[in-house]
Amino acid sequence: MSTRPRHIAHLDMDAFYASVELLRYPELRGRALVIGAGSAHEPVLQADGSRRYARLRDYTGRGVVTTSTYEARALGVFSAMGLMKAAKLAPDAILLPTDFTAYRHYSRLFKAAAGAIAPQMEDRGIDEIYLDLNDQTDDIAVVAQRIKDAVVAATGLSCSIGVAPNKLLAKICSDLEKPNGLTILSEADIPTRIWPLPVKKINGIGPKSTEKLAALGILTIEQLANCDPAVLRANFGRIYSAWLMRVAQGIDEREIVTRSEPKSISRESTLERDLHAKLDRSELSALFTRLCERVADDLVRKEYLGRTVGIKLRYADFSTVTRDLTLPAPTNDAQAIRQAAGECLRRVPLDKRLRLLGVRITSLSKPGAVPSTIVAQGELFAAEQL
DNA sequence: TCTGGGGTCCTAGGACCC
DNA sequence: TCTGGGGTCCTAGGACCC
Repeated sequence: MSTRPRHIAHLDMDAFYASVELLRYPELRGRALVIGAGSAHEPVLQADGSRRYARLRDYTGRGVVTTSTYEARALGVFSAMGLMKAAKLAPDAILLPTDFTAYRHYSRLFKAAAGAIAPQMEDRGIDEIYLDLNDQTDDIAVVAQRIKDAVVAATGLSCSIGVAPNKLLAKICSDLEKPNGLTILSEADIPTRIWPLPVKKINGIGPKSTEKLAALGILTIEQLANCDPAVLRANFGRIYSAWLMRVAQGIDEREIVTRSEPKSISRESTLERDLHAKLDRSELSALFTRLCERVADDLVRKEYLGRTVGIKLRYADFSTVTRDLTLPAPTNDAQAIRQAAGECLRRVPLDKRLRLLGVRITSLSKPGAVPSTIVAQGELFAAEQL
């Protein structure tokens, strides 16, 4: 019988990429700042030693906002918004290119600092972790504050922490008092602090489900908790409706997952302008080859082999198709991947203009590891010998 | 002014095997 | 001769997350 987790923390860095940039360019503190797109708008060091920064109004292209500071958010600029649209809202905001090398560096620093205090850690991407605090002997608020202090000491960056009886509630909780928040929530707080929130605050209820729920008159988590199960079931199916009812009650039994293996590796690229498969054939083919090479490089660097090669095309109308092909044996070879991707490409309609090309590899294994199917056959063979 | 790039998980149908 | 399950693999698409 497993003991139920009682103190799970979710730690979320505050405006992470933007905050890392502010460590580098402290004079931008307090300004509306937007991070996004490529290196074309690198700050320029001027003769007098000052830096000239790109303004959002000068941007042209297809990039999106990756992160914005709270000052930019006040102007309506949020993550995933097109930069051209953001420029309409905040033309004077400063635009900086993304620098993932720097963000990964600070990511490692904050995770090491938090992990030194609470080693049972689940990685949830570059700027988030879950921590299991059940083994902590000190008062939970003291422990959470200690983690926040350790993160600041290691990085100079602030974070928000939510502590709750499970991952679902901890995740909601870390967002309640952002930035620099520390929120501790017990089962008894659910009706007052969780139920008034909109359903989309639940991790796993995205735009589509939010819209479907709204059409049923369900806007808040409380309305979800009190709605007719039969109505949910008719609209969302048995499995998903059961999950919706559980999360509305704040029920979540998931454990902290401290280690995991990657399932896929992919590279994709949005074209600067839409290209035609036939007319721009050589350009597309070259890009395709480059994507395959990058996937192969990733496989080699991370020491994986992959067996299923897939492609992704997005047309000018934003519709997307995928095709994949499973090879007889796993590979990390760029040419083998390119050839398989070429096979996939032949099964796709190429009469419309393209805006994105992607290559992916799945069914990953470690070189030298015996594939499970062979093991199974070996066992069968051994059994036949008996 | 349309909407990045890297992932995970789920569903569902058909093939194929037992 | 017909019927019928279960299980796994392959493929395609979609929702969702950071």
